Amino acid sequence: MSETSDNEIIQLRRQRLLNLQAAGRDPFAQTRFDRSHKNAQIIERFDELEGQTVHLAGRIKTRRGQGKISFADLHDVSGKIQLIAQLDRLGEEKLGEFKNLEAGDIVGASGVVMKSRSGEISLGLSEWVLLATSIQPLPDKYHGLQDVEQRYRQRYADLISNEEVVEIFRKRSQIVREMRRYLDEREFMEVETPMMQPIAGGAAARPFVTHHNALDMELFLRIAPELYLKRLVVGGLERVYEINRNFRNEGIDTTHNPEFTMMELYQAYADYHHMMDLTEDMICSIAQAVNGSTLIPNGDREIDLAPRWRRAGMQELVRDQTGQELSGHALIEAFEAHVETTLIEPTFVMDFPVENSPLAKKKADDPRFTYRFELFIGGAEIGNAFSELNDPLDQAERFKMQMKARAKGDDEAQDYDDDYIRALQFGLPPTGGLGIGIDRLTMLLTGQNSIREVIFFPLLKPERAALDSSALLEEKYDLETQILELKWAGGGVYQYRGVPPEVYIHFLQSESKGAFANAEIKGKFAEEKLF
RNA sequence: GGGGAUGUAACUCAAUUGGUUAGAGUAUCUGCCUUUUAAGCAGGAAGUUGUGGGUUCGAGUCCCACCGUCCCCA
Repeated sequence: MSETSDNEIIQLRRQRLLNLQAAGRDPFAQTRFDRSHKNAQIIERFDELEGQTVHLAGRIKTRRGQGKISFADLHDVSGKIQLIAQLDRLGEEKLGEFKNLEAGDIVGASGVVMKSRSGEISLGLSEWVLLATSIQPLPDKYHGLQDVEQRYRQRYADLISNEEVVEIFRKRSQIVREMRRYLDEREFMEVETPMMQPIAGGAAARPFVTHHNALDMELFLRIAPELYLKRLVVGGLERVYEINRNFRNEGIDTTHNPEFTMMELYQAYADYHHMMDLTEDMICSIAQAVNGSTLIPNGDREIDLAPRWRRAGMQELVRDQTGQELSGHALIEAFEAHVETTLIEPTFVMDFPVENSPLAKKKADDPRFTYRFELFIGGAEIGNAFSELNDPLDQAERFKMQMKARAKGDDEAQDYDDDYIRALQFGLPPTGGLGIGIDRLTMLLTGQNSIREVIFFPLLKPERAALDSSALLEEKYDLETQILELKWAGGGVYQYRGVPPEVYIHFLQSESKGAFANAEIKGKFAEEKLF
């Protein structure tokens, strides 16, 4: 945003700041402010604090003027308190200065704890200091910031003006805290494993690729921590967990962001039945801690997370829904197509086909299936777990199967990981593993239906592209093939076949190439979008 | 990948199915007001209707392309 495009409000506020600085009263010269209380404490401990002088700090969000008395709401992280500025107490000059404060300014305020005539606990202002001025005007004080795109791009403005958004992120933080506490109490050790991996294993997904200059090697941002965590269990750390980011180079929608947060845990000497018990108990206890209830809203109804959750085989669920007795890839496809979204009440879907579970142990009584489950709540996948495959010979075979799938074009198939096989050759005890998507769990427990509502800064296209979207950046023409290639500022690259040289010459001579391309080339020649 | 919706002042929204100079509230500016709390009253300023084309006597509205965002489906 250039300075010349700033509106009147911004120009006035910038000028106000320049004036303050010129007068030797630069708010940004302040380095600290010593608060005596937070706003909420004044409300909670009013009886004890009434009449005392306190020092508070925060952002002024609204002001209500009156000739000789003026009110403002000061918000800090704990809540809001009303400031009262009146002529009697401050004198004319300082009252005037108070009225020059803008909604959005950050101030340190000193005064006496009191009640207004209408009974609201307030601060009778005696002194204040500007700690930062706001140059941008605040969004609508009543409706807040509604524009979804702007809410995500300018999350700071969203958080300033929409308290319910702050609440969601507070809950997210609380969910993670409760999860850590739950696991710590059960002697799980929190660990950190590589986010940059030479082989992107542990899940079926396309990775982001990066490059390490000094080692001159390709690295992948991890799609899962799984194989590293199990190496630690081999090493004797019987219970480990990690809460951190995974990265998957795939599409973006209401349940997918390219980077997302996953909790993975591994417990030696446990199987996937233990993992079901743990999952159920942990999620219930988190729901209780965060919401004070196991009931969560879902559309126009409620889901009760209270135990005990349904446990059903994938094959059985598909049979119930479609009447078909399937296995292998057909079973998975039928499950995804017909069953997933019907699983509203918490359901452990057990026994996945071996084909898409290369890290899970085969069932003893039917090796076409594995000891694996996924947890579905509200029609969405929340977790994934198995009795871990710990037979190095079988694991090597599974990796080979994956390599074959990859050779056939499955670009989500996993790579062969030699070192992981070597680790298993040292002996991995029977182990249960579990992954829970923190973003999805947060969506569930806060009643949000888009993952972008629970991630502070979800990935969006950069906004600069919108500035000059229709400008033509570059063109390439091949006289022999008569192919014209156009690259637009917005990022699109198009190829047109059979464009005669005369047309290309007219194009070059035209006043606006973009306009000419729109009028005389688009739709008149065979078009192919390259990017 | 396919489909639908949407983009108007800094913010929240209008604009009679294509018709005069694009309106209102908030915020801002100028006055008035010593208990307001979405404060109130009076007045003022503020717009390249996402971008570029097209159709038309006339386009915020219809058509095409591009850009962004949201939703649904695969």
